[in-house]
Amino acid sequence: MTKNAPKRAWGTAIQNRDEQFEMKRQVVLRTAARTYSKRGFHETTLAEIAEELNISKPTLYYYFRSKDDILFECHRIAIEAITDDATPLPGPDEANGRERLEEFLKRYVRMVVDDFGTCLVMTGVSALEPENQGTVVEGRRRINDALVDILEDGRKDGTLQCDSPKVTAMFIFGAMNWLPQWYHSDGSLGVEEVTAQLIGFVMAGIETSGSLSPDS
Amino acid sequence: MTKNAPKRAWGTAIQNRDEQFEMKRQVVLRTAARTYSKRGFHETTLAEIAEELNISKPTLYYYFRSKDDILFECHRIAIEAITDDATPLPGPDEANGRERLEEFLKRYVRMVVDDFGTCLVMTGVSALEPENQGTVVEGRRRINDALVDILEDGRKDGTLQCDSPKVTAMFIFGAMNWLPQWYHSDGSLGVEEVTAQLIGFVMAGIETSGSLSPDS
DNA sequence: TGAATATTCGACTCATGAGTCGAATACGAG
DNA sequence: CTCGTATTCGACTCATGAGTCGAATATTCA
Repeated sequence: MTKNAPKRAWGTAIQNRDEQFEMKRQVVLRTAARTYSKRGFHETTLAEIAEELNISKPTLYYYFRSKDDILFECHRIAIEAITDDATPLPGPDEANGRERLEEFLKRYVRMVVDDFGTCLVMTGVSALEPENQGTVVEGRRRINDALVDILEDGRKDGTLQCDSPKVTAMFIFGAMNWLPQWYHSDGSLGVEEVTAQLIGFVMAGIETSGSLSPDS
Repeated sequence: MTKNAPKRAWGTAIQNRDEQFEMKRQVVLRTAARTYSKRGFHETTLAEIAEELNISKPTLYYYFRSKDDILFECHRIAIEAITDDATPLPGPDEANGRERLEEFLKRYVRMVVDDFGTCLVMTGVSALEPENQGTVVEGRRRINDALVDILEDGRKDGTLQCDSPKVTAMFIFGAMNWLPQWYHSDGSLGVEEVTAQLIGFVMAGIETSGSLSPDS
């Protein structure tokens, strides 16, 4: 129908122009994400990023439109990582609330511990230009809604217990979004362990009574 | 010993110069804290803050040394609010771990919901100049240690249960520090309610088994 | 090989916003 | 009232860092 397969010499090991272009873009993004996270968006200059890569500042502009554009891409990648993963989250008919919650947490932690996810939660949304801000906020909202849905479903099917899914979701996101502030993958604690502990913490808090009656 | 009491006309209702000076400083700080939190530190210009107060930019410099200085003061106030409160946190001999944890959470939430506390947790530490950064980080560390201590003591006296106080503390701080991101005191949910829910959530997660064994 | 195109960079421009200066004005004490 | 000091601000300076331009240089393909 369309073009026939590339069929190139040297197999796939040696990249062609387009692939190199894409690779370089990715490298810039990762470097930027890491630096933005570590030093803060505004504290990072494009000159620094360029220097770290041993290229010049104008070269960055060959691959991206602007500094904000780079940040936006980082956020977009992070959001996409959960929003439309190759393997979508199990639906209400495939697993119960508890199981779905656990799966969600696993994914979210994995995302948040990655360079782009870390960038997403560490550089606030306020650095982005207004138009992109909307997109990111929208993405975050979708993720938020997904968790709330899970909590509500879990309450219905009796596998989870919390009196306010919205508030509970916020607590959970808080705990998870704080992860990059203290967790460093090179430390003694592995991602698996942290995830397990977080899940344990959340599950324990959510399987028994989820609230105290306010005493005033 | 020293000077005799002021004994001024009009009582305390009308302020003298020094008091006015101090008041104006406070007003600037609050306004700045709110704006820094809402729009981000770097997105906020001193001109804006001045305009909001119907004063001029140079006037701000009559009260503060620099933009960072203002931010630093906000952080300092927030940290002081818990660190050395008039009524110090109960010690291990006055209350058990569980009770102390509850008290700690109440205070922390109260702090974090206030303008300065919100500013502390929303504007990262990276905006501050390096020297002040140290002070703030140190303050945060003290607060962190306080919670870890409580968790450890609670484990010893059997009123709390978590297998890693450090990690657990991080989860808790995460949940609390996220509060300003979604909680608005003018909404339908009161501070008391949120605090109660948070306490309930944390307590539930911490009184029963605090972890799952990692399955891989 | 050489023309066309993709990639890179040195050397700029330029807007922004923090911070300063010196002059004006308000205020309190004698 | 008048002097000295506290307070305020209009009109600057100035460093910084994002973003641009046009000229090299590299690469591909015929």
